[in-house]
Amino acid sequence: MEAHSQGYPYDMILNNIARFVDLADEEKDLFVSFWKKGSAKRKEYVLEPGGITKYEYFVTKGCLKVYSLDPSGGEHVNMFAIEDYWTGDLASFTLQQPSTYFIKALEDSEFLTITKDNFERMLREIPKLERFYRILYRNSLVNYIKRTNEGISLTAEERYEIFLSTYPQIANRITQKDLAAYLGITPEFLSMIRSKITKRS
Amino acid sequence: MEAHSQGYPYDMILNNIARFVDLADEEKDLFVSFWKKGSAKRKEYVLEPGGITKYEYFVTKGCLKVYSLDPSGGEHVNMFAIEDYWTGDLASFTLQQPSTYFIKALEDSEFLTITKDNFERMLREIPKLERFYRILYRNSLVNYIKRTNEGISLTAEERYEIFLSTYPQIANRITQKDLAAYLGITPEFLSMIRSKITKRS
DNA sequence: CACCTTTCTTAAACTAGTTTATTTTTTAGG
DNA sequence: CCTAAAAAATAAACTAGTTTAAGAAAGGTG
Repeated sequence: MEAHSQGYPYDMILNNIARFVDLADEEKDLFVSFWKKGSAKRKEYVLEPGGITKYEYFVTKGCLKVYSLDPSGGEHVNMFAIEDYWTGDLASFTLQQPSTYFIKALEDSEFLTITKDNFERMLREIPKLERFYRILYRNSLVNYIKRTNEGISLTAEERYEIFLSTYPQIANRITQKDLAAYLGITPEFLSMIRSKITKRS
Repeated sequence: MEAHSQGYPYDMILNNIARFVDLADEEKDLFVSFWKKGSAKRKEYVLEPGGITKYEYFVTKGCLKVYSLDPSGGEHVNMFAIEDYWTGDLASFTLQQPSTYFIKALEDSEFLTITKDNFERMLREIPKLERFYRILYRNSLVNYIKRTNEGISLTAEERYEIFLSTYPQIANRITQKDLAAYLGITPEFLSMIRSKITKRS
């Protein structure tokens, strides 16, 4: 138990924040007050498209799948959010436009949520957090740029191997079907890739 | 001439900043002191991969092409940066890793540059800018997410039409070849798409 | 304004990844 | 521990986009 501990799940989010900025104890209390606990059972939806996203999420337990459906019903997975990950539909949350994403729990999950009003109030009352979110968004941007480039310039097989080495802790928690939807290919083609790799080694 | 004008190109970058935060006159002077003018003639390289990116860029005139080459030499355009656009290789600049991008002037161009040291000093001395860059990165992230999703779930033809309607002011300044490299297809296939659309209408 | 280079088009053969369908394996949960 | 349902594997026919090549149109520089 560290000094001024808030206990699970608040210590988890505070430790995440502490990577980039130091909050004073009273700022920590204030910070925590803006976030609410939430949870979802396996297979339950955390978010469905159509309406405007109410919350941004910080996952403290479990695994969420963030995805959209294309016009012909195909699933495209944007990210898998496990413990200590920030997620949500940033476009819908930011621009207050209808969401295009589904968020579904792949395991029994717990998370913290914040509304847009509270998010803005929080940044006004704790200006230090502007720096935190500046760095968080910048890092996300760097990752997105990398992923976009991979999608454009690498084969499905290369993208598969990069995923395995980048996210080993996620790879063994999800199905082939969901992984295929993340890689942008069909489960059948992923299956071909896997059997090809197995034969090779 | 507005109050406390710094003249071209500094008014341009200050107006861009003013979209999200208000700087006091002395903050404007300080801000401007961190940026240096740069320029490149048509076809000249602003950045070549291999080394660590020294600068981030704010374009004030002309048009820059930001791109990378895949293992077999194919060009992949990340963005076209015209007047009032921020650009650079954020991954290399941020993580101080070797750059993987080329930046080439498509027209005679002018821009402002900042080093990483100055960028960090600037944020320490003008904390209000944390908010500006938080919003800038968040907006970039929203755009990247949208573009990634388009690349995954739309056909080349759909992506072409979205590009035309989203960036009409860029579309008529670049070649088909560069546009194809942005869309992730060959110039030959873009040519096919165009003739198909022409016949249809 | 004329040449030379670069860009754009057209078309045919080709390939990475999809679609559809059937069978086998794994998994959750009563 | 069993069983229904979901996931994974295999295979053949198919499609979006590539590759190669060769000719037509633009465009910048002497």
